[in-house]
Amino acid sequence: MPKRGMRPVRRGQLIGATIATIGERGFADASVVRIARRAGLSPGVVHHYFADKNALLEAAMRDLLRRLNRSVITRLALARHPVDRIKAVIDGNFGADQFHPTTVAAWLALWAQARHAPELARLREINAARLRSNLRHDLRRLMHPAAVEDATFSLAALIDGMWLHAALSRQPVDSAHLSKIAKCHLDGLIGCNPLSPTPESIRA
Amino acid sequence: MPKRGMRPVRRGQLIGATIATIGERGFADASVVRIARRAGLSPGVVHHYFADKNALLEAAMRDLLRRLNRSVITRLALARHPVDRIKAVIDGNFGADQFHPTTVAAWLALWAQARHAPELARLREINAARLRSNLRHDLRRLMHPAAVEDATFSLAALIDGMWLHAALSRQPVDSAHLSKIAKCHLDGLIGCNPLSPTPESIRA
Amino acid sequence: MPKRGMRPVRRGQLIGATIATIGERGFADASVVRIARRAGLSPGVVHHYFADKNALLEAAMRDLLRRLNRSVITRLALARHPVDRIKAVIDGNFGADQFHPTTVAAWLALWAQARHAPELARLREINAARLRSNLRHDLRRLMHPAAVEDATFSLAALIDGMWLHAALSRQPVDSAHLSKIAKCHLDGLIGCNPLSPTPESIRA
Amino acid sequence: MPKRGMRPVRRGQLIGATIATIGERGFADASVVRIARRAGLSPGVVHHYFADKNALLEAAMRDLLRRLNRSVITRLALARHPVDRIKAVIDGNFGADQFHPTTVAAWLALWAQARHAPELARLREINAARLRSNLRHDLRRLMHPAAVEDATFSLAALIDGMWLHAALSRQPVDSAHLSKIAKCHLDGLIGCNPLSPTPESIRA
DNA sequence: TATGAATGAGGATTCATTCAT
DNA sequence: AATGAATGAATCCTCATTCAT
Repeated sequence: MPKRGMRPVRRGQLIGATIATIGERGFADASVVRIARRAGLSPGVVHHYFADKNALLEAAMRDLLRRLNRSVITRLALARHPVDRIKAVIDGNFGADQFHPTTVAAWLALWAQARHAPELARLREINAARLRSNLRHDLRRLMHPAAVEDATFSLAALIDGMWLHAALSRQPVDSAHLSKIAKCHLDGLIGCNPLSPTPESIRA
Repeated sequence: MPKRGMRPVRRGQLIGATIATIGERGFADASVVRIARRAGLSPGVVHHYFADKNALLEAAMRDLLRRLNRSVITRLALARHPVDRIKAVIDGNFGADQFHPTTVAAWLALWAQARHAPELARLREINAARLRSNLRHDLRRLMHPAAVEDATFSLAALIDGMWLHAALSRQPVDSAHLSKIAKCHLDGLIGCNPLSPTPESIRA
Repeated sequence: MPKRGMRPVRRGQLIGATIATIGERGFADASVVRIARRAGLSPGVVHHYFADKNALLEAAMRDLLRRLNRSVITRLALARHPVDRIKAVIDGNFGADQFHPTTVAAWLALWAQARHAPELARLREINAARLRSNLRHDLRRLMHPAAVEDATFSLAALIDGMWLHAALSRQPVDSAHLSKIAKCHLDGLIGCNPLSPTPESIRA
Repeated sequence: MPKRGMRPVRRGQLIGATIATIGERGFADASVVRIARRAGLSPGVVHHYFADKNALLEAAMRDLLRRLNRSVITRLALARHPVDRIKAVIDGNFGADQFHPTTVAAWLALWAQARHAPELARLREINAARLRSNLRHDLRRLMHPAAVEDATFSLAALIDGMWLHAALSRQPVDSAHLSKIAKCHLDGLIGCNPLSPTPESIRA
């Protein structure tokens, strides 16, 4: 049982326990004591590694965001064509690794709390802006400029709405199906506002 | 100082104060004492009119749902054509009366809590089912049957996603714009999967 | 057991218990739970009647100051001649009613804490200023003007020093003896700096 | 990184940090971790060099007493005449080296704590007795025997009262002025109770 | 010698709830 | 019908202390 260099290990354990506890028992019931217990640690350590409970919650949200981003970036790296890139973003958002029911439930709880915790709000907004930025960048190549902004918002809202559905759903959600529906929505958006007459021109 | 028939009055006051308090201070900070104070009443009355705090929260959620339904039904009553009916549902969901920032924030908080409070979950699910049922009923007349279910889900998710956006947004949201985007999505859905060749046949 | 109008009663009980607990167990060991227990109340009531622990401590200090002032004012009301008035102030400061060992010990603890609690400091300073003001007012009639300020300070410091002695002393202190010594100090002050040649002139 | 003979160095560092921390943040906020951090050491070392926190506090008080004594003794060594010797004691008590605001504040905090920590009380009493003994020894040569005891007490109380004033004062205190006032008090004491008729006889 | 990880008790405070009035 | 007094458990957090390294 090592005694030095425990910081990153313990922080990781506590962040994981925080997400799991919030996801399973809800934000209101995720007390420091319960989180610590789930991490197999004493209540005191929490404040040894985090300034206070808020700092722990923020670290948890940062962890969730980081995992989501990694999921998106990995897929984006493999895509070239704008349509493929947007689909990569969609798939990234429903990537199985961070789309477990518990995790999604924790997301929702932290979102709801964000309204009253500035730092959580800030983190969430950064992520939302990044999602929109990714979508906008490629939609611009596929649609009439005047339609890009609404399409971006629409696609982002659809994705968030399906996250919300997953977070509230009792039974596990088929994330592949969600992906498919979002991609269908994308097709609708492009179909409504094509960069006529030669969509082939966008192929770099 | 009236002594009789106060029940509906007091319950209404407390429900309103609950929604306002949750919306402004967050779920975690909406204590019984604070809710009572905001309603201009003493802490004791709460348990005089509600079995416990949960019952009050449930009543608040029921109130929100009732207001939303009324907003939808009012508009539905004026529409005949399936497309108009779906647009009525959309407009109803973004009807100004229940789309105040505070109210939307309270919605989100109660949604998040629903995952861990069965009765809240039940109420929410009833409402979600009704929304989908409304949409499905009219989409069926506009699309190929095989596409109806996904389109229903997609439209419902888009609406929820825009609610989520409104709940998390710092600045007030232009609900008319949200409506417009949702209707545009509807157009896309119909355009992709038209009941060809004679959409006029659905008139009747 | 009455249930209404308990506020002043409970506040008084808690203030008394605070002074007693601090006096007997020391500032560091005067926890809210212990204070409440000594008052025969539950820990929760403390925050029903005081905003927080600081407010309780401040109320306790205000109570001590009020008692001291009353002791001084009562005696001052009976004195006319400046010398008698100063002696009344001295006697008032050592009046048996607020010179119990426990009370004096509580004084000291609150004084020490005042350095780090602005409101306590403010209260203490008001009282110190009042003591000096009382002394100065009458010393002015007894001494050369240039000597008044130092004499005031000297007399006030002597009184405080004897309070300190009492606060730290293991065995009970003879407050009458302290009074006598302070009065002797006063005689020395006047003797050193008489308003010659006719001190009788001050007799109004 | 020296490995041997660190004991006196570390103890000195910790004692200094203790006095500084108590003086600046108050007794209640002087935790072991904070003291160690201020000393630039880890929390663990404290218990390596001191049995427990009390031992550290006692060492700090001993250090304060030692510094005060040294200040008095140094000055006493230069004085022959009883009056000069008493003035040396007075000056020693207000010697600039241990009369910094922080130090005086730490004194007060430890005094207040002494009432509930026997060892601190013992140390303080030894010092108080030494002060009185010094004063008594020389006052005996200056006054009528029957007046010596009260004069001793009076002078000691005045000095303590001025320390208390300094400890509680917001702005820095002019220790030279305090010295002057104490000496004036001494003059008053001697003037009131001279060893008549030939005070010159005491010279030698 | 020194570190910092870890513990668990105890700190102030908030809370839903009950109940005498 | 309504008040607000009262409870005691649960909250987050701090602390002195111990100990593996």
